[in-house]
Amino acid sequence: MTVTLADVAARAQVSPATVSRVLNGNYPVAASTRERVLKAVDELDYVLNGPASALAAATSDLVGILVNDIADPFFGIMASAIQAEIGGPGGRAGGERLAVVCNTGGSPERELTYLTLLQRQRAAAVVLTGGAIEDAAHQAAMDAKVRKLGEAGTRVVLCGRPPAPDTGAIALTFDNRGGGQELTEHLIGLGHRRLGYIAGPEERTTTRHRLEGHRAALAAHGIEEDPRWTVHGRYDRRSGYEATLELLRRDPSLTAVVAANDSVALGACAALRDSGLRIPEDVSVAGFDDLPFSIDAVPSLTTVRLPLAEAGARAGRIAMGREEAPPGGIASVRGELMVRGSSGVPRAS
Amino acid sequence: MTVTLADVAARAQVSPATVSRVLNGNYPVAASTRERVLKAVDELDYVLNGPASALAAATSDLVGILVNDIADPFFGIMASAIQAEIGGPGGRAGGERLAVVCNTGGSPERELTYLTLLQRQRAAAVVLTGGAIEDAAHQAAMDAKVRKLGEAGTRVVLCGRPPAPDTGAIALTFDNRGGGQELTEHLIGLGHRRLGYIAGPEERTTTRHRLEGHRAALAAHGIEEDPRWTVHGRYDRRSGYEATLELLRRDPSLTAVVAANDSVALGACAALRDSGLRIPEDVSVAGFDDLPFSIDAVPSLTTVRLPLAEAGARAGRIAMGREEAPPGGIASVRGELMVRGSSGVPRAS
DNA sequence: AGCGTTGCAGCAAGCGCTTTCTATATACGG
DNA sequence: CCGTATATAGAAAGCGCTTGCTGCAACGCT
Repeated sequence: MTVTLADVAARAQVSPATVSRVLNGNYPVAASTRERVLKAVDELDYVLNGPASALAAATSDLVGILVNDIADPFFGIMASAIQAEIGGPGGRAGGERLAVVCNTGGSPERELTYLTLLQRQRAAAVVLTGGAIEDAAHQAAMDAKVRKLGEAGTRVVLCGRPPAPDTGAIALTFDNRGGGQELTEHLIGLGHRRLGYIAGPEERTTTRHRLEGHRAALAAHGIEEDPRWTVHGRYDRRSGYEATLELLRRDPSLTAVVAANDSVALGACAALRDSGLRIPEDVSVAGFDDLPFSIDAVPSLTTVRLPLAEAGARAGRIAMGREEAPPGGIASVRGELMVRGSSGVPRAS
Repeated sequence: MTVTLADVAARAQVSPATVSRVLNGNYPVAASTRERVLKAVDELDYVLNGPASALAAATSDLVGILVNDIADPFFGIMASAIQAEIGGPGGRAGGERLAVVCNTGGSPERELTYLTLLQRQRAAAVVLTGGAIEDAAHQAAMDAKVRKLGEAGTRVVLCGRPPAPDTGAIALTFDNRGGGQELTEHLIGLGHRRLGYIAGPEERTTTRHRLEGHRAALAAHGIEEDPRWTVHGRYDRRSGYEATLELLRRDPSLTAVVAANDSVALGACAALRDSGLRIPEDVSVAGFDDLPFSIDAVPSLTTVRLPLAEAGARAGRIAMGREEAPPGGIASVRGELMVRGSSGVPRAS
């Protein structure tokens, strides 16, 4: 059998209670006793039984991080920052926590199931990252779950996700609308009047907000949008490639393509190049997020930098109760326009 | 208080044992009874207590995935594939498992601590991804942990990691040596004789194997390597940029730069461009891994494709006992040379 | 009719830990 | 010196679930 607390206690000639207290360090134990116990633990190579401990203490040291797509650096970067703050091992003092990231793959059911699993494990905290799915039923279900988690003592933090009112969850949202607007205004400022837009999946808050910002900019400058100028797709390169081809087919006179994110923008660049168009001389391209590879594109990508790591770190700290929640439980995180080589003045038409 | 099994039992007018059996579906229960129980579960919105269940059953539904850097798509892609197979929720039938990915950040201590945490949680399986750290003490500690996990019933699978003999762990290793050799041979075949090499961090198996492959190719063609041609760095773009500048400083006559991975190669491309050199006319560049963005580089990157997703999926299946382990518990996964625009014949010297 | 099967359900004993309460020993003030 | 704080250790009662075993009908066989 595996070594138990009792074995350690026997070896150290103390009661199990004392061993538990030494291990948790939440009760005075004489230095000499502590040493004896620690020695026994070491000698027996004892490893605490997590489930038993969680059961008895009615809390666990698990912290969940939900992401839509773990293969996407957008989420990878946030998850990494969150996890670093959760402490995981290697973090600083305090109870060691197992920060785990769960990949929902963008599926509503998975999202919910993971939340249940986390609830089942009596997670200490949960951080939900990325845009939410805009489906009334699903949102209601999510809100209910979140509320229940909160009631059970699990701290819930939303990072890069719109607030969920009345659920008690702290929200750190990205100002996707503002960023989208700023980006398109930059393009308009350069002289563009015919701008294609490659949006993300339809029922996502991120998609909608970025698109709204784009449209707000157009509206602010009296540019009437042609419905043909918007195409929806996934948040990946492939989708950007195809959507760009489609855009070009619909209206070859476009002088700029705004993409839902950097990966999509890269796909757009590839499609433009393959169509014999130069960037930015013939068509300007803009992305969103400013992921690490964006600067390496040729020409480098004009985009909106989102402070992914910073926001993640903050979310992690809040989840651990090491930083105060923002007033009202909601904070909006702004992006920063990064003007680079992929955007320029439009070609003479 | 939260709802417990007993509450459900009371409501369904059966014993707790019966409820447990309905939930686990591992014991015959009359259909009518089952329905009554399920109804009660639903009405009370009951969620199983994970720790209690794990304690009583002496196993948990946790599966750990250890990665070196979650923000790196190399790991993200593998993790994603593994997780998809583990089932997480959304997967197919069978007990639902919580697949969690743990980010070691490449730190030996974290790696060990996470393993302990997973052991503490009585994880059902653990998948270790990526290169191992070459430090005798650390390796011994890891091996001991892995062995212990195995003894405790946790299935351990190594994915893209060298085998750990006598630990009982199944290993799916990447043929980094072979891939590295093939890549360099391609360059030599094009006529290159002065090749710079940007290696990864010193004490990593992946770094060493790729470098060994490179050197084997040089040796096979009677090319004597100048020690100045090798620079070590991290596995990121920045490091590739700096290393390339250093390489150029040491020997401007180099006609090719082989990078430890694609990110590094991208950095190398940037450095070359910034130095006024054309790719591949002046200097050829090659990467490793074939991450999604590699094809988007301009020119697109010659590299060695590693079947990250496939290997991950297989590792996941093995971890779940849904696929047989390879004979001897070890399988080598080969990479595939992808010749693209970044490599060409060397310039006339 | 008698009796071994079979199919379902319940009993109850833990799983290994935490924690409240109690006990003992030492220290302190008067 | 004694009564009472003050440390420190132990006893024991669970935490909520699983599961081996027992119980009891209904069933089929000879």
